[in-house]
Amino acid sequence: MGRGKIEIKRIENLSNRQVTYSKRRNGIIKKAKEITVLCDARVSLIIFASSGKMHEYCSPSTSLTNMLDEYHKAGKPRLWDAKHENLNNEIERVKKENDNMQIELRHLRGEDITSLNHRDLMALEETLETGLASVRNKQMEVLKMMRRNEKILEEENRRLSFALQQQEIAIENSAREMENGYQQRMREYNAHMPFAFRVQPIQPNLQDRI
Amino acid sequence: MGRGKIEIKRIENLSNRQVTYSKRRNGIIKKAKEITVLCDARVSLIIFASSGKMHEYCSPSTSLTNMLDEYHKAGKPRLWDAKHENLNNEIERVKKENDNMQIELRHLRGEDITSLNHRDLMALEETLETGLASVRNKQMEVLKMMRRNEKILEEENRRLSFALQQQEIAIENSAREMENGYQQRMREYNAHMPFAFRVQPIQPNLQDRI
DNA sequence: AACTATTTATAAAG
DNA sequence: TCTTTATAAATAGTT
Repeated sequence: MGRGKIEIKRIENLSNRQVTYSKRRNGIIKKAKEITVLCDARVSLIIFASSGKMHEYCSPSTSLTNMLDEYHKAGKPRLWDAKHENLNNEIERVKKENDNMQIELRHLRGEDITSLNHRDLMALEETLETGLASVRNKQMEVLKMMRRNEKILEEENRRLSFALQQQEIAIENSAREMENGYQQRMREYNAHMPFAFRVQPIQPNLQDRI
Repeated sequence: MGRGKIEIKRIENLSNRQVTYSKRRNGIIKKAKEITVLCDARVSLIIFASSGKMHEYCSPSTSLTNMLDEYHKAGKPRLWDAKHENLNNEIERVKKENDNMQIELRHLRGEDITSLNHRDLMALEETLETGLASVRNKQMEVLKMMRRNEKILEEENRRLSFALQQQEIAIENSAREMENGYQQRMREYNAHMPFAFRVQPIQPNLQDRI
């Protein structure tokens, strides 16, 4: 359908090929539109030029996603299941790992051990003993740390008490040199303020997590 | 392109519509093949008749999956990512569960407990003690069962030994009544056969898993 | 499904 | 790339 008949084989001349591509692509898309309207059909058409540029047509009554869903319903090889398969496998794998760990956890908690044989029980016992020993070890460490912290606190307390005492003495001394009215108010103020609130030391040496 | 021009609108007559559909569908597929060859293009064409019947064409150098991958690469809205998203979320969820269990397991084994505080360690210790107690309990049960099995075995052994003795006596008695030649051979046979192979008792009462 | 008059698509040229 | 135009191809209506 042109000035001359052409063989259906790759057009070697690049520019001819591009021109023909453009014309025929439009032709096909037009046909797709027509069959959509004339025959109530749904068409999905995706065309890639050798350059990689894409053109598509999809009947207005539907969408590509839709078409592909129906494609699957038509029993065709599941297109993206290969990808899904990987994800599903991954899920399976991880779930299995999960189950195994779940079982191990339950065993370590002393649950579901009815089905275990002597050897398994021995191993389990050893694991538990090791774990317990390790935890108790750590407990000891923590206790030591607590005691150390306690000591630091006591020391700090002593230091603060002493400083406070010194300060009070200093205040009283200088107060004696000031007029009575102000001193009286100052004394009253201190008398009503609980001891703990007068100084708030910060103790950066204390280790937390206790 | 026919005996008369037609308007591009739905063909109301069913059979005309079906015929036209069939003709034009073939036409489009032919065109798709031609542009594939002539212009080195890749075409994916999916057509659904209003009846639901599907026809497809895909350039031989590629596949629908492939085309759709490229469709995505062309920056088009991701078609099945919604589906993938779910699976990915599932994987994330299960992996997280996994990690938590992993941590718990390691703690129970006494590993990675440096970061635990006193309260955590106490709880861990209790869990381990409970588990250990349960496992040791089970061990006791198993030992009891082993002892029971041992007893059954010993008894069975005694019984078998006795039966064997009786049998041998019986054989010797009857042997005396038979001619010398055969008896001689019989005695030699038994003399060369190890004791254990002569009788093979079955002990269905024994409990396994030991 | 085959035929064929006619329309439509398009190859080559401008 | 667009238009033109001669011709090939597609197909609507018919048998």
